[in-house]
Amino acid sequence: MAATDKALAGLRQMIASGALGPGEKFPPEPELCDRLGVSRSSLREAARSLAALGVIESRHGSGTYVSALDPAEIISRFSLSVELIPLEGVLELLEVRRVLEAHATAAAAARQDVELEKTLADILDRLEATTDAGQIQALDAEFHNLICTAGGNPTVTALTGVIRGRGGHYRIFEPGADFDAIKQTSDRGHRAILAAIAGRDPAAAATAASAHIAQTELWLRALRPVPQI
Amino acid sequence: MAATDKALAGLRQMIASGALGPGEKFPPEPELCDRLGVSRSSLREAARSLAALGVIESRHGSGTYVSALDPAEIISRFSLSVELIPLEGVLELLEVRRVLEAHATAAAAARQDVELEKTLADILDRLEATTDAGQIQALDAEFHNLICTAGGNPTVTALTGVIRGRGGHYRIFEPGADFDAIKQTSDRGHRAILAAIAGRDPAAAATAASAHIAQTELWLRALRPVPQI
DNA sequence: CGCCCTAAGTCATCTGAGGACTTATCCTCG
DNA sequence: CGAGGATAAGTCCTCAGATGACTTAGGGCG
Repeated sequence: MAATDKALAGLRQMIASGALGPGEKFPPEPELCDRLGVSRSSLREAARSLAALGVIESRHGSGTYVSALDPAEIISRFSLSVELIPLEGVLELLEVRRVLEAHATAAAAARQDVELEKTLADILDRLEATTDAGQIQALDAEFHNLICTAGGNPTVTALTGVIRGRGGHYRIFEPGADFDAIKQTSDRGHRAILAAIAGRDPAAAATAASAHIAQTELWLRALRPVPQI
Repeated sequence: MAATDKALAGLRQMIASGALGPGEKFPPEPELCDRLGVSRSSLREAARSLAALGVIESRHGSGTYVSALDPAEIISRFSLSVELIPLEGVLELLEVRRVLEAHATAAAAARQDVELEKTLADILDRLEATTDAGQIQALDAEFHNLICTAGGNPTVTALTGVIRGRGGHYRIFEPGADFDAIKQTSDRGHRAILAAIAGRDPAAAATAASAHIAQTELWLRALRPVPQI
């Protein structure tokens, strides 16, 4: 087997076998090199691979540690790659977001959290008052993120967050011919979601969330905007 | 900025800016080192990071290339990290699978594909006839994978596949006290899914798929089996 | 008792060298 | 003339050694 692959397999094995649990520290690099039978270069390249995937974490001057192995954290690592996916692929991803977020929004509606509803309403007030693309994106993210969090599954929140972040690189909300129409439709969509949550109607919440995101998909398909990263 | 991070940013930028598209080749390592102002070690570590995420691909003796940047391929890279997630996290992931697979199964039911239905029935015949854990796992994967593929969104297929692969490392189907009961329940669940698809009933298909995966979640919670990787 | 300083431990980076694999080219042979 | 293999150039892979940078713990000083 190639040296780097051997190192990679060895490191993974140490975690998979349970020898090292979340947060625990690996032996120093020279010792790992001896144990795995590879050079430091190869070991470090293998470690970088796992670090990129969020499995381990190297701290300069301190050591190399197993990460928390939390699904949400690991999924958030995907943003590095997801942000490079071209438009065609983003549309596939948006279907995933639509389905997951509809589910999470329904779960949020099933909760009876008055505080959440007030916070969401406040966000929408500010969102409707601004036309700044950056603020729109930030407030939109905050709105959806809060709802997903209320949905109760951090993995879903992370996954939808990564996908939303990718979509955000496309300039939908730029001053242009359709800006006002798009913004108003978006604002109405958000209000519909909030109304369903406030009405404790999970089915309506799922529908509203699904429709809202489907609308985004339509805009992306129609406008095919140029990404800015 | 740290050298490796600088190299990482530089490589990503070359893709994000559109200078290099899917399948295209990077300049040789020495030239990239000059251009990015880092040593070969740092450049290679950065490249390994991106390779782990499925963004680039190094071919020994040939060169380094931008990957296809296909969402399904990128997501399949996650199996390397997902397979190390402990049971607690797997349960969160299974909820994602449940929601997505219900969606895909409904979409598959909306199609009218007699050939698919015959293939699925054949798989279930073989699945019901075996008690070998490895075969059960393989046939189960084939069954669900075919349905997800018919659902039409490769990203969903890849994502559910990664999660299913993780769950498969837990020995649910091992000879034991509950083996027969579990196997029969699982077989009935598969038949219910197939019946809904054959009946072209998307709502029933979604329900059947959801119930089937929810059952798996219950078993994992109850049995808390020991993983084998 | 607290603060600073020191030293040991560890990861980060650079340099230079040789090996291994792929690919294209050219030459030989049929 | 075509096909096959030998050759050479291009490229990534691995190793080794040395130095720098950062973290942490412990001791000394005020």
